[in-house]
Amino acid sequence: MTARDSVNINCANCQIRHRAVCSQCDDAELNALDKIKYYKSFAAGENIALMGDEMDFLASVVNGVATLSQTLEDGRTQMVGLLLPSDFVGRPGRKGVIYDIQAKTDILLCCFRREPFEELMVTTPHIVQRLLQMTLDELDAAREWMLVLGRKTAREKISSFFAIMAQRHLELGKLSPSDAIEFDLPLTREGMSDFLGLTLETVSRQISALKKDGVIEMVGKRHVCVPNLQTLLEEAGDDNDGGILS
Amino acid sequence: MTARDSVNINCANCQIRHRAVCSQCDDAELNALDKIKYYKSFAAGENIALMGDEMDFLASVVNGVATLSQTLEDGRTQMVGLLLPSDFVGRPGRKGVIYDIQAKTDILLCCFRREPFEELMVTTPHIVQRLLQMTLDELDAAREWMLVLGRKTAREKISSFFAIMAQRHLELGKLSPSDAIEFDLPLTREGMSDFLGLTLETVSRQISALKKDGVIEMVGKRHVCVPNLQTLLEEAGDDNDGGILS
DNA sequence: AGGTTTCTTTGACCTAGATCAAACAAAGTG
DNA sequence: CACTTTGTTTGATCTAGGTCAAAGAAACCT
Repeated sequence: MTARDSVNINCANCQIRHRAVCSQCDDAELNALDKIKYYKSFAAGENIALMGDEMDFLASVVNGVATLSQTLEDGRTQMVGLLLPSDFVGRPGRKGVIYDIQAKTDILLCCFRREPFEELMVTTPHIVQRLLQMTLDELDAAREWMLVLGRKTAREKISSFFAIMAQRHLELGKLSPSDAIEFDLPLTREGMSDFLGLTLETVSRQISALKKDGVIEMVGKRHVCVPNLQTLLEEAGDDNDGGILS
Repeated sequence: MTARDSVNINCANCQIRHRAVCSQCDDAELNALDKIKYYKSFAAGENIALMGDEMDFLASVVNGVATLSQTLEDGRTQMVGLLLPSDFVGRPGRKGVIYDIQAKTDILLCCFRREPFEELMVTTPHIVQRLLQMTLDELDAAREWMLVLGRKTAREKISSFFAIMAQRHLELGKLSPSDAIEFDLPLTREGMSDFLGLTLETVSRQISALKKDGVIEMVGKRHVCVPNLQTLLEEAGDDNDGGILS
């Protein structure tokens, strides 16, 4: 992934054109964005930015997965965001980074230079409006996650995480909801434990239990098959179809 | 509080004029808002809206405290937001309410009729821009809270909550950070337990413990005195000065 | 003033998940 | 191909916080 820093994607062909921060822009606005954008890639495991850094760009995730996390002095860490394709990275109006941002897979970012982007936010209402929508969605997702962290059991937490992954996959992949859903986990057991407020041992044990009970099937350690989404949602504690994360 | 539904506050004298969604508006914009606003009050304990309701207004909290919470079928509930003066209530672009919104004290809302407010969001950049800022702040607060819920011990959770209350009070009350800080808890023990992902018994026990250890003093069951904010922040696990909630 | 109701505290006990420990599996390295 | 390194599973034990229970304490009736 290191030799890729000179990619240039035409917005018209971009995979995330209709979901990202630019999705409501007209041609002229897109053109303005195009002038201040550049692409940057990071390898799996690489830090995109650490708490306390200054970030001189804002970005959209084009492909790959990154995480936001916070760590206490004694090393306890909690993941607070999962960044998937089309998600926005960085906070307009604040250079200082307050979370660790780490690539979990190889990842490609469509970066906007901060200064001109923040100017565009003043002059281009479609960008602020879309950013507001996206931020409101993230806030809903964060709140959904607070319920998971505060009140769900370990088994429900794992099921909730798998349900989110499955639903994300559904949305993008256009399967009918009754089909079996398959996807790869973007996180290690430890990554999941940081996300779920558990230990990695508990994550492992609960995955084994869900497997034994036929709620999920595993191929290797990363590939998951969900034969019946409804069953999984019931295990997650809320069989509402919602709960989209990040 | 029932006879108050005809209050009308002049924006110029409004306590939240410089913190709320209207804070960046010029006179003309303020005027436009003024035309579509009305005041509405709720008594402590009253529901402002329940999950599934349609809300035909958006609002700013003028004074008082309200909460957002989610409940699982079996009754487990998690608070996901604490609404204090100047905070915004409701989601632009979506009538359907997805949390229970409840007044915890008598509360006064400055309500904007939804339709014209959403039109103003298109025509009045200062409103969208401010709303974006506020939403980003709420997202940061929610993420801070995810760390509390996912990784902190019961004692640290209580301390974190008290620290937030103390800091909110500091901001508004303009004391020097070295003074003792006093405030009233806006929530019952059960309310705090819903906020913190604990049981009310654990909340009670940990408050007793913090009291015994001299971290806090209590006058009655609701009034708290924090003799030394730094000590409290250390108990909260992160002695960073940040962590402002909501 | 006695009687509800609501909130809080404290005690005794229990359990879900953490911690500690060991073995296994897969992938990369020299 | 032996040899780390990194991730995963499973077992044995421990403990923080949950659950169940009962008794104060305050506010609110009537």
